[in-house]
Amino acid sequence: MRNRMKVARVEKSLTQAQLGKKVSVTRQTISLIEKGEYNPTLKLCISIAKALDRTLDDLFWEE
Amino acid sequence: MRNRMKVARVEKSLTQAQLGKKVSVTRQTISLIEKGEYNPTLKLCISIAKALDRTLDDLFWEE
DNA sequence: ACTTATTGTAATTTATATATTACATAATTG
DNA sequence: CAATTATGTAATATATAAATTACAATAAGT
Repeated sequence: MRNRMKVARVEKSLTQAQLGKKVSVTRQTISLIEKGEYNPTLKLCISIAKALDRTLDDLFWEE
Repeated sequence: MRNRMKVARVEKSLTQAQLGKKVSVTRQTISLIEKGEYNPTLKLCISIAKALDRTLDDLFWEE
């Protein structure tokens, strides 16, 4: 989960703060989700996926 | 989200209580997620998807 | 119709996701 | 190098996910 979200964000040339603003959370929240230290809610995951033009599976599904 | 999770659960012939037990939450939590009245965490969504042999996108992604 | 299993749902409590404030340390860029 | 910009992270506070208890209602079986 961690790396793919970060890669997708960087591919869109967004900083953590910019992505946070797009999905209405703080940059700290984005940082911790990327590092795998937060367990985000489904709604937030969906918002992030849409903001990065990816699906849930693209960013958060493994195996 | 709501209908697809319910359909997948019924296809596996599981009651809400049985699915809840598999993923370590109460049947009420399953019920409310199916009805779209809960905003579950990513980890729970992943557990549910695995328990139902589906992916996140199968159950929770729209559009 | 009666009984039991399954689901809906409300009220309250508990656990945890997220915000806030703050400071530190990379990383960029001039 | 100096100065921003971006990121990591800790402590505390707040919002909300999920548990618990309880009761109602519907479905399904006998």
